[in-house]
Formats: sequence, structure tokens, C-alpha cells
Amino acid sequence: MPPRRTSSLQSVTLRDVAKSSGVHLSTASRALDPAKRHLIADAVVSKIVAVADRLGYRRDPVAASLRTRRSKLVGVIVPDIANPVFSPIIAAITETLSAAGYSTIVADGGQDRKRQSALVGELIARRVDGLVLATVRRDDPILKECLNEDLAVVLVNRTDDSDRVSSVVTDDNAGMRLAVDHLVELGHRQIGHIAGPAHISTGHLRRQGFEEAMAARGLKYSERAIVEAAAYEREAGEMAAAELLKENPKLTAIAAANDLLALGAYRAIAAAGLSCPRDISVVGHNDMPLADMVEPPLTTIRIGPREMGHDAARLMIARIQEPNGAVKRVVLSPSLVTRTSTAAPKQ
Amino acid sequence: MPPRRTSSLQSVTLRDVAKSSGVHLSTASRALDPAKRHLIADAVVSKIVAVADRLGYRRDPVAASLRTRRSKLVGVIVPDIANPVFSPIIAAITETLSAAGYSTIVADGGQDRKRQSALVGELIARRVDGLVLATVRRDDPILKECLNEDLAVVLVNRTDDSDRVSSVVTDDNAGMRLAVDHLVELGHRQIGHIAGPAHISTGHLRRQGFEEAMAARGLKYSERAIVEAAAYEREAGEMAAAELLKENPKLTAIAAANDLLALGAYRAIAAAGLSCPRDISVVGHNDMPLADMVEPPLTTIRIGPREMGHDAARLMIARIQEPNGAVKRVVLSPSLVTRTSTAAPKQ
DNA sequence: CGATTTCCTGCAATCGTTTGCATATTTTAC
DNA sequence: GTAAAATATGCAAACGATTGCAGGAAATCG
Repeated sequence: MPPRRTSSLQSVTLRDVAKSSGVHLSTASRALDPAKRHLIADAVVSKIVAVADRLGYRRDPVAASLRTRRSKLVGVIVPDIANPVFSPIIAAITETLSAAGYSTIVADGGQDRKRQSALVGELIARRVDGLVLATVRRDDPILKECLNEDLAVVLVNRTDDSDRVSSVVTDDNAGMRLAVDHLVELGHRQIGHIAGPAHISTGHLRRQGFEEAMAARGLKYSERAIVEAAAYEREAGEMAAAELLKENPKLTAIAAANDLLALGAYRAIAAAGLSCPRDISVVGHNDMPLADMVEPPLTTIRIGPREMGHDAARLMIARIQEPNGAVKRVVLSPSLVTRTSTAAPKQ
Repeated sequence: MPPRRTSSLQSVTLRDVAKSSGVHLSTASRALDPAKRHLIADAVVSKIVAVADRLGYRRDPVAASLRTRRSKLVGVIVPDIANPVFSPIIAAITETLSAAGYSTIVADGGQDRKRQSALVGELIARRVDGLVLATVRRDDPILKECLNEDLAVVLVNRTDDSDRVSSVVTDDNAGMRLAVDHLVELGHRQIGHIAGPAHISTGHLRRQGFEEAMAARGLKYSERAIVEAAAYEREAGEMAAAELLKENPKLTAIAAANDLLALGAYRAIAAAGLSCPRDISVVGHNDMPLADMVEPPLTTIRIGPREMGHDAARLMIARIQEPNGAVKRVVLSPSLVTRTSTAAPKQ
């Protein structure tokens, strides 16, 4: 087995394999492609395979990609890599995808639309086979861009209003109802809601869930019992909660659209000289990492991020393999996890 | 301006640009490459550029990559994407890299060496221009693999024992001294250490820092005052702390090699019927996201993850551009952030 | 004004695969 | 035993860029 080159142990190409096996390039190519292998006689296949791994051949994905226009690469765009909520989702996506032979390239989309758009363009240029978006707004121009280029798209965690594309989300509406029901059962009647941004599906649906749950319980609430936070951030939550407390003196509980918002509420409550859960109960949403370690440990709604990621990856693979299949929307059931940020109202 | 194809708005290639500008392919290529542009007459350049963006030309990175053997792609391997400590580092790396025209592909290396090795192989096959590793052990075979393939490597947060490759870390030793000094100044004398895994540089150096700081203060400590956690995880921290408390009844403070370990210690302390900081002070390390929101808010050592990421990216870019430049090791200064998990020992 | 040098631009090979088509070769059918 | 069908392989053209080399035009020089 003569080493191919005196230089470093770089690139043994298909040509080398073919030459060493005494067959044509194209035959080697086919023998090495599981999907084409049946075209070649078994004996020849096994010889080529043997030679290939004796030589340590590895297919060059770049060259292959140039020819086939697909890359075995999928892009994942999140609004904020540093946000712990997305970590397990990303992890699960890459896991499942990599098991199927895909590499993922995750990018931080940020808030800026132009940057997002540029990002998408760049990923498309790199021939990603698909894009999973965790950033999407309810009516998102980026999404149209993607669809114009007709590449596989799946939405995760957040969805858009049209039904043009596959997605996996939790039942946000139901999740919030769970939260409100929990509070009501503890005895709360004066409940406030820190809503997420209305242009994001989670914000919209959770608010809706809040309203429905209150109505179903026959509870009245004023307009001022709902304050929309500017963003899913702690500071925004703090501001919203402060306003809630000021405008609704009799409030005994707050249902927040998100854990970070809930943590912001903790601050506002302390700043108002109150205490959670003694004066105000708080329930969050998402059960993000460390939600159990804050003080008080946060009662929240678990959305199963890993399952979400796995499903998203599966949907993506399906879509890549069958670009014109039906769009699928999987919605997972959320569950309540009770910790100590909620308690019966005092009295 | 005739649209090139009746089909979708896909790929206008260099050929199209050349044809439309009435020049040769190669001329167009040069005109569009900032580094070669000077070879072409200014008038021609501007015509070509004009045509290029009238047609909406975008260079195909795949084709370019095939020819040039470089990809404008860099890989980032972390031990655990879901670990919040790495989030800001990753975010900072991608930011800086993307500003320089590089895309990043983030992969979760996990614990398994074979999987890591396969991952590296795959990234190399994809022609990444460089790899930043946050996973590395003090003596890591993966690293050798990378160096054999001679691609640019930079280590972040953790480093290896040899000086073969550029890295950016914090002064882990100094960080731990900061922590111990803080405890000593509060009046603690009986201090325990939850060490990180010894095969990781941070674990090793922080332990060393602990020992040096204690010695410098003239404090004695028994062997049993240091217990090594099996991994940087909460459960491991809990077990280690439990042992520490059992073996050292007079302990009044614990310096943990990492925030997650510190949080584990919280549990062990509560389980022992003690309270932090009243009975036992705890100081963590890293100041990871939400360290301020746990109870009690964690006194810890800030390592400047964003700066670390930025520097790593810069080092990477430098290395790619000058593969044989000197290896650089930047070490950042940690700082103490005081919260309420530390207090003077009760008498 | 002829000889050099400098400046531009074109030619064509190359990067490593994949794949439609054509050409053996073998098998099956009649 | 021959025609038809099936099977196995080779041929060569892509995919879309980059770049060493060479040659023509223009500029510089003596």
C-alpha cells in the first residue's frame, strides 16, 4: 500500500480510489454511494469499498455540493444564542440532525431585520438544504424570502400566522391556561398578566390563553391587568410588573409569558417592598435551565425543549427528502411544574 | 437588462456577469475580488461591478471553496451547547467572525472522544479554515489530530499543557486566589475547595490557585479540604460538597471551581440542615448568566466571556491569515463580583 | 524611433464529484 | 441459436469559481 503522496496525509480523491481499484471514476463514485450501489456488481463494490478505506478515502463534500447543489448542511437561526431558553432546543436539533448525517450551522439572528436577511442570504449561498427558524414573527418577511428561494423551512417554538410552512410549537394557549388555572385553584382572583410581544406567536397566544382562562373561570379583569413587555427580557419584565403593581393594587398573582419576564417581576415585587409568594404569586413560562435555582424556585410551564428540537429536526429531514410533502404542524402539550413562587393568597 | 432565465431568480454566475460586461470570465473574477482588483483597469472594474450588482450576482462560496481549498467557515466545538457558560462565548465568537466575513458552525462535542474525533474529521472535510475548541483537556489527542492536518486552531477558556497553539483564557489561578482572599478577608479560616476535573486546565489551575492562596495567607488545610468533582455539573458539586461537609465539620466556607458546582453545594448545604451564607459561605466561578438570580445571589469570579470570545475570534482570523505566525496566548484578568452567598463567619 | 518595461486582459487548466447517455456484456425468452 | 431485455461499466460534460502563464497594447526610456 504505497502512500499516495510524499506530502502530508491530505486528500485521497475518488480518482485515486478508482485507479487503485482498476475501475473508472464514475464506477467508484457509484459504488461508494449507498443509493447507487445497486447499479454495480457486488464483487466490484466490495473491492472498491475495501480499497477506499485502505486508502482512507473521504468524499469531499464541497465538490459534491457543487455538483449536486445540496450540502447536507442545515442552518439554525435563533434570536439570541446567549438566551438559555434556546440552548436545549439547539442541542436537540443538532443531535438529531447529525445522526442523520447533517451538519448544522447555528447563527444568531439578533433583532435587526437587515442583518437577519443578510444572514439568510449567506446561508442560502452556502447551499444549506434547509433552515430552521426560531426567530420568526407572526408576519415575517424573512420567511417569504426563504420560500421564494424554495428551500426547506421549519419553524420552532414560534410560528407565523400563515400555514405555509411546517412547525413545531407547544400549545401556548393551553400552557397559559394551565398557569391561570393553577393560580385560581390556589385561591387567586386578582391576577395580572405580563404579556410577551404581540408580534410574536408565543406572546399573542399566551395572552389569548390568559384571557380565555379568566373568562372560563368567570373572572373579571380590567384592561390594566395586562401589560405587554417590549421584549422577552428581564428588564422589560421588571418594568411591566412595576406598572402592573401600580395600576392594580389588589393584585395577588402574576402570570408571565416567559421565565425571564417572571424573574423581572421578582425584582419589581421586591422593589415595591412586597414579597413573593407571600404577597404576590408568580408563574413563569418555559422552565428554562436554572428556573429551579432562583429564589423562590419558579413555578412555571414546561415546554419540552428537547422534544421540540428533535421533532423540528425530524420535520426538517422529512421536508428535505420530500420537498412537496404536506406541511406539518406538531404541537406539544405543555405541563405545569409547581415550585414555590406560587402559594395561596394571604388572608 | 434581460433577465437571465425564465426560471426562478436563481444563480446568476460569474459567466453571466462577464458576458454582460463584455469581458472574459477571469477578468470579472479579478474585478470582483478586492485583493486582485488592482490588476484591472479602473474603468473596467467599475463597469463590471455595476453589472454585477445590477444582475444581483453573488459569488458562490462552494465553487470558490473547491478551487481555493478554503471556505470562510470556522468550526466551534463546545463540550455542551446547553451549558449557559458557553452561550456568551459562542455569541461573541460568531459576532466577531461574521463581521470579518466568516461563518461559524457550532458543534456539540459531548464527552465521547470518538464522537469528537469524528466531528473534527467532518469539519475538516468541509474545509473549515479553522477550529476553535472549548473542549480541550490538558493533554488532548484531538488537538494533535488538528495540528496534523495543519489547520488554524485556537483554544478558548480551557487550554492544554503544551504551547503549540494559540489560546485565550482567564488567569484561573489568579481568579481562585481572588475568591480565597475574599473569604479570608471576611474572616474565614476553615475553607474547603470543590475542585474541577484535574484533566481540564481550569480544574487544575484553580485548584493550584486555591492552594497557593491558602499558603500565602498562612492557612493550613488538610487534604480532605479539597475534593475533586467528577464533572462540571450540579450533581457532582452536590456530592463533592456533601463529602466536604462530612469530612470537615468546622468548615465555614467553600470555594467552588465553577458556578454549577457552587449551586450543587447549595443543595448539599441545605440537605445538611445548614444555611448559606449563615453557616457556610460559598463562592463560585465564571459568573454565568443568572448567577445573580439564584438564592442566595452567588458571589463569584467574572471571567469576561464576551471578551474571551472576541479575542478568540481575532486570534483565529490572525492565524488564518498568517498560518505561521507566533502562537499567542492571551490571558484575561478575572474579577470578583460580590453578592450575598458570602458573609463573615458567625463567631 | 526602436527597445524595454509595465499594465491589462484573455486562455485554459484545475478543484473533486455526480450523472445522463452510450456501450459492452450477460441473461432471458422464444 | 438468435433477438430482446437486463445488467454492468465507461465516457465526458457539467457544477462555478480561481489563477499561472502568455501575449498585446501602452508607457517609459535612451
